This record gives sequence, C-alpha cells and structure tokens, in this order.
Amino acid sequence: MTTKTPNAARRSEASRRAILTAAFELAGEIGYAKLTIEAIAARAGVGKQTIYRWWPSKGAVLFDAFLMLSEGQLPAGVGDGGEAEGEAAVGDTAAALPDTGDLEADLKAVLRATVAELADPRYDLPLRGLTSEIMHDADLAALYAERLHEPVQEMKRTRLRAARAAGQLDPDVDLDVAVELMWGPVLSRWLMRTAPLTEEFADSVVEAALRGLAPKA
Amino acid sequence: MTTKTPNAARRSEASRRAILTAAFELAGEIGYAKLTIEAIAARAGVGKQTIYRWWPSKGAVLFDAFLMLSEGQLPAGVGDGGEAEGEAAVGDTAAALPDTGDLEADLKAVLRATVAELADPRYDLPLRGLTSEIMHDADLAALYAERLHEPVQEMKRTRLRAARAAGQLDPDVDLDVAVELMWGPVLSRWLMRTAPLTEEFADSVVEAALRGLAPKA
Amino acid sequence: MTTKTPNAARRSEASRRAILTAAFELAGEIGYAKLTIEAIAARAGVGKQTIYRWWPSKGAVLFDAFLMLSEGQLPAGVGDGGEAEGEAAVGDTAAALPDTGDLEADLKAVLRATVAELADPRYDLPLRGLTSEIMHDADLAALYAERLHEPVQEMKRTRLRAARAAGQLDPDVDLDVAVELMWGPVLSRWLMRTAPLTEEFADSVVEAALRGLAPKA
Amino acid sequence: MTTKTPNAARRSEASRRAILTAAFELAGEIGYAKLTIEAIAARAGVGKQTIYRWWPSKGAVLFDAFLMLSEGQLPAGVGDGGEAEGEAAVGDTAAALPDTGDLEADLKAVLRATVAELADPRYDLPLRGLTSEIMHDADLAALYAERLHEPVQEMKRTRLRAARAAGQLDPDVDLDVAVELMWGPVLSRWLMRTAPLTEEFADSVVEAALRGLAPKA
DNA sequence: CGGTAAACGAGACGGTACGTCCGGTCTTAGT
DNA sequence: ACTAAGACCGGACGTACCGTCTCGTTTACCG
Repeated sequence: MTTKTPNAARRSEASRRAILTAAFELAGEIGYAKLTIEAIAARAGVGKQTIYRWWPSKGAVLFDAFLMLSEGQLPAGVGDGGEAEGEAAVGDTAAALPDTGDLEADLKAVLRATVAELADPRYDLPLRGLTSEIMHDADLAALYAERLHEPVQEMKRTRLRAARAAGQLDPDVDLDVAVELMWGPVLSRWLMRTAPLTEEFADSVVEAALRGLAPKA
Repeated sequence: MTTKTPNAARRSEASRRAILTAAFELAGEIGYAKLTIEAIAARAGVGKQTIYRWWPSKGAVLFDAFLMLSEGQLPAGVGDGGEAEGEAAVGDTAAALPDTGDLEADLKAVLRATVAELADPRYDLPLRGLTSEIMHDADLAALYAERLHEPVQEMKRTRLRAARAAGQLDPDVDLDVAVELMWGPVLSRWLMRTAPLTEEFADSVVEAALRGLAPKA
Repeated sequence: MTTKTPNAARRSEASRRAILTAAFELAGEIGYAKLTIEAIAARAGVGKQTIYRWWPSKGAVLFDAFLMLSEGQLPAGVGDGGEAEGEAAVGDTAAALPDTGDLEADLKAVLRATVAELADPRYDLPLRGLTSEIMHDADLAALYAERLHEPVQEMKRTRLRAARAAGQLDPDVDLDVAVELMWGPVLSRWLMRTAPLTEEFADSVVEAALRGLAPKA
Repeated sequence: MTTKTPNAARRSEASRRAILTAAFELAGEIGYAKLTIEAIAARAGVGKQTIYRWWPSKGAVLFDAFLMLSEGQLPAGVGDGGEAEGEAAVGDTAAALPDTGDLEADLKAVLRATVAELADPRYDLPLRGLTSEIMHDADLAALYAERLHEPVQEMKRTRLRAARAAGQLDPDVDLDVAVELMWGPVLSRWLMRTAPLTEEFADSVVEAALRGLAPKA
C-alpha cells in the first residue's frame, strides 16, 4: 500500500474502501484538479483525519484507488451505472495477453482495448488525474512503475518475447522499447489531444511498429 | 495571445512581460502545482487584477509564457544562471529541421535535442506544468495544438515529406503517425518515468520507426 | 478600537458592524464558551479572514461588540425582540449618575440597575463571556479597564466626590475603594452564584457601605 | 466527588490522583482555557476514556483537583518547586479563623492571606480557570458552593457570629452580606484587574466594612 | 486458585473548529 | 482609463481535540 505508519492493525477496512471508492468516483465526476480531501471525506462519511492519517497526499489516495481497482476489489460498476460486458477494465488481471499466434491481430486487439479504456468516461478523468500526479511526483511515479505499470508491462513483454522466440521479431529487439513504440504514441495522443485517438490510429501504430521490429533479414 | 478582451491598446507591455517571466521562473522553481496567481503577481510587482483582467486561468498564463519563449522574447537565461551555447531551446524558431540527406541522422539529432530539452532542469518543471494543464483543459489543448505544437509539427512533417518524396519512406505513410511514432515514446517515458530517458533510447526509437515506415517492397 | 494594523482606511464598516452584532447576538444565544469564529463569520455573512485580519482573538471581538454597544451604535433591540423603555443598558452614556441630594437613594437606584442588567438574559451570557476573557487575558483586561470600566467608574467617582464634598462621606475616603465596596459584592454574587442576587442585597450593601464610609466624627 | 457511576470499587486510585495532579499542574502552566483532556491524559499517563469514565467535563476534573487540594491530598509542592512554610494554602482546613478578640486584626490577617493566595502564581491560573468554569456552569457552581465555598464561608460566619455576640457588630447584621462586603471587593479586583490587588486595599476594605457593620447606636 | 468481568492504556474513529492560504471579485488611490 | 494595492467573500487546507468506540492487558473479585 501507499500508506503511512500508525498502528495498521486497528485500521478500519470499511473506511479505507469507502475513501478509495469515493476518491475514484469523485475524480471521474469533477476531475482530479477540483478534487478535494474534504469532498472525499464527506462522500466517504469519514473524518478528514482518517485520510491524513493513512495517506500523505491526494495523489497517493487516488493511486491506491487504482491499485484497489487493479486488484478487483472495487464494487462492480463503480464510477457509474452499468458496466458493459467484455470490457477491458484498468485492473484486468488476466494472467496474460491473448496469444493466437497472429501477433499483429493480438496487439491490435490489446491496443484498441487501451484506446477504448482511455476514451471511457469512467476512466478518462481519473486516469488523467493519476497521470498528472505521477508527472509531478517522482516518488509516486516510482510506486506507479512498480505496482501498476510493471505487472501489465510484463504481460506485454511476455507476449512479445514469445513472438521474438518464434522469429516474428528481430532477435535483438529490446522488449521495453518495443512496447513503448506502440503504447507511447497512443498515450501521447490521449494526453495532448493533438489529434483524435481512434482505433485506426492504434492499428497504424501496430503495423508500423511491427514492421520496424521485424527480423532484418 | 491567450488573453481576454479589455481595451488592449492601453495594455502595459512591461507588466505583461513581467508576469510571463515571473510565471515561467516560478514554474521552474517551485513547480506548476504550487504556483499561485498571488506569487506571480508579487514577483512581477503587479496587482492580481492585472492578471485576472488579461488571462482566464493560471494555465493560460503559463501557456503565454511558453509562447513568448517560443518567439524569442524572453530575456536570455531566464530560468537560471548560465546557458550553454548551441542548445536547442524550446522556442527554436529555426525555419526548418536539418536536412543533410541522411534521414536517420537528422531525426536522431532532432530527437536527441528533444530529449536534452526535456531533461534540462530549466524546462522540465515548466513543461510538466504546461502539459498537465493541457491534459485537463481541452480549450487550452486546442490552443496548444494550434500555436505551439502545430508550427513544430509542420517542420517535422516537412522533413518527412521530403524523405517520402525521395523514396526513403513508404508513399502511403501518414506523416502525423510517423512523427508520433517517434515523439510519442519519448514523451511517455519523460512523463511517466517508467524508464530512463536516454539518447540511446531516442536512437532506438528512430531506427525502429524508420524501418517500420520504409517502403514496403 | 481593538484592532490590528492593515490599511484601516479601506476597511469595510458594514462588515465590522455585522461582525460585532453577530458576535454579541451569538454570545447571548449560545454563550461565549461555545461561540466560534466560524459561526460569527457565517451569521455576519463575512469571510473568516475578515475577522482574523482585524481582531487578534475571539475575546477582542466581543470586547469591541460591547464597546460599540456602549457607544450606542448597536441597532436598538439587538439581542432579542423589543427593548422596554427606561432600562439601564450597558452602554448608557448618560453623562452622570443621578444626584438628588439623597446619596443612599441615588446609589441604591444605580446598584439596583446594575443588578437588573446582570440578571437581564440579553446581557447575562455575553457579560459572563467578556468577564471570562478579561480574567484570562491581561491585555484585554487593560483595554477593558481603560475603555469600558473607566468611563463608568469616573461617573461613580464623581457622584461620590460630590457627596464627600457635601460632608456625607469621610473626607479621607478613597473613592475607588468606596465604589468597589459596593460593586464588588454584587459582581461576586453574580459570578459565583453563591447566593441569589437580589435588589435587597444591593440595598443592604449600599447601607452598610455608606455607614462604613461616613464621616468618623 | 464529582464523578459518574461505574463500579467505583474497582477504580484505580493511582490514576485518579495522577489525573487530578496533572490537571492542576497543567492549569497552572498553560491556563485553563488551553487545557485539554488529551494533555491531561498524556501527562497523567492515562487513557482518555479513564477521564471520560469518571468525570463529565473538564471543569469537573479541575473542581475535583481543588477538592483534593483542599483535603490536603495533593503531594506537597505540586504546582512548582518549593513551598515556603507557614503559607495559607487553598485547602487550609484549619478548623477555624483566628480569634484573638481583636476582630479587625483577625479579619485583616485572613483577607491578606486571601490576597496572597490569589497572587500566588501557583494558584492564580488554576483558580481563574475554576472560577471561569463556575461562572458558565450553574451545576458546577452549586457543587462549588456546597463543597468548596460553604465550609470556608461557615468559618468566616462563625468568627463574625462571635463578634456579633460580643457586641462588636450590629445585632441585625446578615453574616453572609458581611462576608461578601469584604471578600467581594477583593475577588472583583483580582478578576477584573481594574486596580492593583494589595494588602493595603484589603485593610481598607476591612476597616470600612467593619465600620459599616458596627452597632448603630 | 483459576475464571471472568471490569477498569485500564492505547489509539483509531467521525466530527467540529481552528487559523492560514489562495481564488476570483470589487473598491480605492494614483498616474 | 488603466494600474498597483489590497480588502473582501468563499472555501479548502492540514492540525488539534472533542467524545465515542474498540482493542488487547492488567487487576481484583468470586466461585
């Protein structure tokens, strides 16, 4: 967790969940910038001190909210009414990325899912908030890299490693560079809104990237 | 400009420059999140109302500060003491990217310059602040796209268009996708700090991207 | 005034009066101990900072409220509905105490009025609050002695001085001691509630005191 | 005692004494207004609940502290370092006031002792605190009147009763009025600080009061 | 003399108010 | 007319205590 150090044994799990749920919901409703600790405490039915006791900053709360989400502990449909089936939620802890043998198709599916998630109004604002906080707080960034980024990154690496072993990628490919070659452009379009973030864009990126990473022979 | 609409004729140019300079300096010193209108006004020796009269938000002030910088109006060395010669500053209004005929070398040089700028402590914090604000404010994002992004983007497109015409890139390449294929990964590493942002990384990205964008047959 | 030192020229008189009126009313309604700056600000329709800007403490606000009252600036009937005629209000700035020539009758009338005022529910709680604050804050006590106590004290001294000159009191009488000999017992009964505070008690005190202060011959 | 009703048999005497001692000390050090239950509990090495279990209010704790003091149960020198011998402490449970036959001398001695006690820094702040609480809390005032005031008051009455029987006072004198005629002025000067509280003042008060209470013929 | 119920120390909890800071508006002087 | 200055209302900040409520841990009575 991202928490401080009082006597954690006596900690109220109910309050913790209420706070994280409230934080995530509010981040989606009013945006991270306008999110206040007072509002979180009020929505969660909790004293402010209970937040300050366990988290050092607003960003840390939101981070833990994502962490909880990624561990599937959030009540279904948090953030709004219903949840369509088949969605790839932030926290999908599916053990692995799809591997049908068709690398390009698999990656397009995953990157399209990422695009869909970034466009989902339930996640858009909270994710921008978290990203913003990570941008400005190196400690939080390290935590993010370790807890939220790395597990997903490893799944992506695994899929690419398999492809590399199968001769579909150049044997010298740096897997992290490979991943960033595809996710970086998507992330930057989402953040900067310099151009519309479409599935076609995702497809184009995958195609170009795979061509660039293919064996040289 | 990003400004509101009172009688601009009577506007004090000295105050405007003082405000933008103060905003940029403070953004670099204490970070955008802790930057306050009051502090800008105090540092600039200006009443708060003079800021509120001409700019709608803190982000707009910072945006204009970058705009001024990009137009070479900021006093040399703003942000700190010395400035090494030969640096590629944010506002380099060089008419065009280098074109030596060697596309890969040219792009590596430019992307390395981008990496260097993002790592420069004078620009790191203010740029994160501006990016953060763009992330959260669609209006500002549009303004950014038009005023700050587009001119530079067009320079990049121009260089790639020349390469495409010379048969160094696939004729079907979408130039914006091509640019984002290289700058997206760099931007995302810088923002998320998921891995060190090095010149080697920039080189790898250029190499892979160019291979991916090369003519197909 | 009891105020601090910002640019007093720009001060809002409307806010000042609203704050003092609200403070006095609330002191009467809920008692000084439960009186909060937030409640005063809310009732007065004022930002908290406007209170903190001009007064150093809750006690100072209440003090100024009494000061305003004593200068007849409070709207009639503050504290409750109507105000019966003929009452001796805190701030009665009548130039002098009655002087009918009958010292005992005059003093009994005045001391009975004091008893009535202390028993008046409009003044009881606020006066206890002010007294409590004076008890604990020497600075405020000095201010009280100078601004609120002294003018009234001088009126009492004046009446006794006249009586002394007329040979009704011993020529060696210390007028302050004389005053305290009568008002001290009344004040202490009111504060400590060790026995009921009645007009008969006031009369007894006046009689004994005057006998004690009479010429020795 | 001033306490609530759990099974008093199991009550920890050590905790009770530690709490009362801590409360008295802290009242002297930081003043009653800034005294907090948490600080008392911390100083006494006691859980907050142990205070809330046995006392209904902060004032009740302080009251009991004085009660303990008046019963001579406080460790010698509580409140500061040394204690000079021969002092007239709050709790002097001497069976009676001095009776040398010289009423005026006896009363001056006692009233001077009162003045000294009120001026003693060990008692000044705690006494002001207790007084303040009595002022605002009628229940506590009644308890005070019965437990702390009445025993001392009766001693004073006794001395005056003897004097009255000896023909030194008017046979119609109300003894409570007589006492208040002397102690009231002293109390009010102490509380309001309208003038210095000196032994000369005490003497003057006694002289005037006795003259006023003397037989009429 | 071992079991148990109460009081205990500790401290987390939902709250209220503190005194400060800043956002954005409005007023006053000054140039 | 526009500025610098700064008071104003509002409202969030992070802290201190409130009084309540568990937690284990003594402690002292009782069976």
